[in-house]
Amino acid sequence: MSDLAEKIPNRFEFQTACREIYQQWEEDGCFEAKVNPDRPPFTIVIPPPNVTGALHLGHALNNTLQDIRVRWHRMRGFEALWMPGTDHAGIATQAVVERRLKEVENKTRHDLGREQLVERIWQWKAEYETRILNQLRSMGCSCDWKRTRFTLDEICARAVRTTFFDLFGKGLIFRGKRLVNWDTYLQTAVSDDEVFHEEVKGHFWHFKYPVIAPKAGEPTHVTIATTRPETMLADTAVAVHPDPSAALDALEQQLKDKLVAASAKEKEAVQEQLDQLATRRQTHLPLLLTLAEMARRGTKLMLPLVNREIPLVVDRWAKPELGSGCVKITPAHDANDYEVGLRCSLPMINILNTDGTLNADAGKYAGLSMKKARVAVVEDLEALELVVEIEDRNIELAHSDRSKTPIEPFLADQWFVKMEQLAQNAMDAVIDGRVKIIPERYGKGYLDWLGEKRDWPVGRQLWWGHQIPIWTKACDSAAEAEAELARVTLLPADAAGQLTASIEAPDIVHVCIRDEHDVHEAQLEASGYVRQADVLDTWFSSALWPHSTLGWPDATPELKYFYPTSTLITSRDIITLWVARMVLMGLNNVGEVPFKEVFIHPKILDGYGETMSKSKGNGVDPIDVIDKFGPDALRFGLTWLATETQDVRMPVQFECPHCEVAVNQTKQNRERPTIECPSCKQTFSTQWAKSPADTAHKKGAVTSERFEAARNFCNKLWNAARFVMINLEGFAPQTLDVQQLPLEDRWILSRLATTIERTNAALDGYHHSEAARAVYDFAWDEFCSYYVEMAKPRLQDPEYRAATQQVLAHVLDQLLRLLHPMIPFITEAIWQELAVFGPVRTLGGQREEQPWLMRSSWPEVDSKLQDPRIENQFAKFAAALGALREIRSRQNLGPKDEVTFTVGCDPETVKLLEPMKPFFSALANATLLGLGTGLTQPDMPASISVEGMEVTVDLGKFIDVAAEIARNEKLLENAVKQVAGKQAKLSNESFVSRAPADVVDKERQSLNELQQQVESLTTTLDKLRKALGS
RNA sequence: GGGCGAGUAGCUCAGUUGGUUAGAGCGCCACGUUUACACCGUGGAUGUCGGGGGUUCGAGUCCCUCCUCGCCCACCA
Repeated sequence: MSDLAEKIPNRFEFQTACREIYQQWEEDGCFEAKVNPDRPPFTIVIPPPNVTGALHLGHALNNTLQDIRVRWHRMRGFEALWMPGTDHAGIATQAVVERRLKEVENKTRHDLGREQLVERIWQWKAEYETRILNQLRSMGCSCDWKRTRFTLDEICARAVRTTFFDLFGKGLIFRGKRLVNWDTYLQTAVSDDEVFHEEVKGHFWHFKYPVIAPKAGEPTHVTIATTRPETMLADTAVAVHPDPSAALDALEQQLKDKLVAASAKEKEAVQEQLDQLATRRQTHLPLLLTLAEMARRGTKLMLPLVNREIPLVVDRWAKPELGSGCVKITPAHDANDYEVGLRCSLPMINILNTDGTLNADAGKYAGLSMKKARVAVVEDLEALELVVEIEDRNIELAHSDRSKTPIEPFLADQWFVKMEQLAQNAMDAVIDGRVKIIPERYGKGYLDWLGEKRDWPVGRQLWWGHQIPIWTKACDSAAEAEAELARVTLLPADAAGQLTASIEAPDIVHVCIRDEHDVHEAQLEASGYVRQADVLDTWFSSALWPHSTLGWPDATPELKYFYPTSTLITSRDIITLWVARMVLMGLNNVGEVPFKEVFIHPKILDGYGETMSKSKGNGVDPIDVIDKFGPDALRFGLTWLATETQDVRMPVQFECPHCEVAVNQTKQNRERPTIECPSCKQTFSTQWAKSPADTAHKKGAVTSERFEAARNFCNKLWNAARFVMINLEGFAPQTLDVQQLPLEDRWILSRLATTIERTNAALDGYHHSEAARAVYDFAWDEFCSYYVEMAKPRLQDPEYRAATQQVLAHVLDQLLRLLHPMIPFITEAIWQELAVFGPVRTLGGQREEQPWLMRSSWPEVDSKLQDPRIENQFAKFAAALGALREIRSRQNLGPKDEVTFTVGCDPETVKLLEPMKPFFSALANATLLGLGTGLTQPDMPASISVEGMEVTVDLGKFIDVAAEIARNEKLLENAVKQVAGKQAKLSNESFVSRAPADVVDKERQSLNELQQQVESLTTTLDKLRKALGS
């Protein structure tokens, strides 16, 4: 044996090797992509990770898939660019830094001021950007690092300003008063997408408002109900339905329709609703009719506590079937009431300060928090005996996703992007197939969302982000504003296309400046303009990512060559927020879609089916997985698990740092700061450890056993390579004529060609998991389990040694290439070792002198090597071998116990199996004595029927006769049953006449085999029984 | 309330246009260190394909229906 056996360890030492390999790739420029007209481009822009925190397993999957596609295309001869970068993630990042500031220094952002806070966030960004990029490097991502961008860097900033200026000039950016979700903690508006609902315990208060001058017979009070009593201070009306009777009729009809279609279980509930409705007609309708009449007459109510006269109005928003049938209207603090306010021309009174306290419009409650005001309002109303009833009730309360504090609906000035046309263009791109979404079903959500064409609120009252490039001046009159507009547009900047202005009716002038330009900005500010303090929604800059990173607005060679990008790989939760906006911005700015395909991959869930997150404690840091299993295992494991239809469910374990035992993570222990190892009884800490006592314990990594299979596979590959190299001594490349090779060589070459074909097809269709499985099966079940085993005796035979070496080396070489996109490190490491033996791709293909596997070429499918006859032959051989092994196993024969056997089969199979004789002896220590029909059975037979072959081992002295009889009886019983089944099927006239001929034929053949099986089992049993008797 | 998806072995998942006896990995059981690999090898056991109905010669696969779970969107005075 070669001394290589001692030199090459029997495990891949990934801890040290991967770092080195990666560094060498990088130093050698392997990741860099250049404009190269000789090659087709392939481009992926990374979904820029938020600098909020470190990457988790979801990112690991996302980036693994990108790297697979990039490496695959690079090997296929594309100029492959993977554009890396990170996202400033406006609200999210400012929120974590502010939270941290509060925790550590007990300061708010106002204590620091804008400049200092932003400075702090830049520090945070630097720290996490480094960490994130290092995580990507550790995973092996082949990004072109020299192009790394950040959504807040100068290049992106220029793209943002150019875009904003352009949209402003087209009249697509405007300011308006809108009800926004106000985060009183962060003091900013947040979009609907940044709001989550959580059920909290609350109350449902019923109040009554006095009617001013009711006529005789009319009610003196109107009852309303609310879950937020303090907002009554901002009420500007009470509404009642204009035609409560008709509304109830309509509802009743609706319920009746539903009752007809309802399932038994639903019926009960629907019927109950109908009953309630009937009751309500009695109890509430007369009053509501009166109230509607009063409203039309212009009746006023007295709003208690603030003593403001408010109208009773009619509006369809008031649902006669709910509550009292009347509803208080607070246009400035409720989205629906806002709509009512617009319809009924009601005043809108905002009682909130930006910090969540009440303002002067709240009268004597000014200065109180909403919470305190609520108590005070209820107390005061009780004192006035205006409280009718208080119910306990669970309320779905909107919370800010960023600060986790309750949202207050709030009327504020907001900047919007008009979506009508932009959205339509983005929809068209998907409808006509310029952008293909894979899997297709995700296209629906995209289209539905864009189809609403809701204007996009783009302003955020934050300090971290791209500040809106608008300078505003409030004039004293409309005329003055006109004059100001005329004056501004005469500025030299405007002549240079640097400036554009508009009037917000009636008297406010907005000026937008194209590029950052101190002189223009100073000029404006000197003449009384003030820059908008708001920054842009973070998605505004990410929407430009595919073209801004390539240098837009300049017509750079990169933009021309690499844009539109080839594919975008992301997860489904940002299809609307990000993907849709990239499409519309790409179309607006460049005039072309940003990518041709979008692939949506599954999400990674924990063992309970919950999304992983740091706040739950079930998050997994890819680095922990890499430390334990290696980057290749991380990548292969994720690729293997991420299948088409389901999210990846991944049970998670802590690893005890003392004894390395895996401790299952449960919903309980994942929230604890320390855990006692059930095995070694020592304590280790978790991510929650804060106190010195807790952090004193070693930290337990969080990983998942799901990666073991992938780690094992890498090891298998490593050792197969080790075997090949150990046996490559004296290897001298020569040109082989495949047709002259023995069948096992042609078999493995045929299987290889088929595997390449399957892998290509799978990757083409984004079936990454299928690709992984195809290569895995080939490598393990065919190359290792058969070819390598068969090579062992041949390597000892001088006649075959050279050819065997060559085929081994060739197949290994091709396998490494196929696996490289998925497991780049170990394949590169093996490739480098293999290079010692010179170029090994010698089966007639051109030689390739590449120093790096990652830069070498992707295997070609050589269809001349595909030979179904040989594959069939091998299948027969494998089946017979399996039968032999089964008999050996059940008779408890040791590997050294040699046996003889026969195979009863048709002449065709004889031809197939004849050349395989030596391998039965190599792989099952069994000598083939007879092959064909009419063989004499030994006295002590053990038989198995498989694929039309009767494999019979002469057990001689080895046999446990009783066990064998029992076994055969069971088999016979089964076979007889199946014969009956087949016979029934074949005697079914309709089957025979209606099923396709080949299916019927197959059944006949199958029956035939089964009958033979029954026959031979009977013979065998006879013999065994006789032997037992004697 | 609307939409999408899932339910197949103890666990995590495959299962192409309907067609022999439904597969893989892990786990489990038995045996085993024979020329790479115990992160290994060989063999074995384990399934009412969520329930019910239908179409069909034939259904895990197509249709209807019910149940359970997950996600997204909307709404809740």
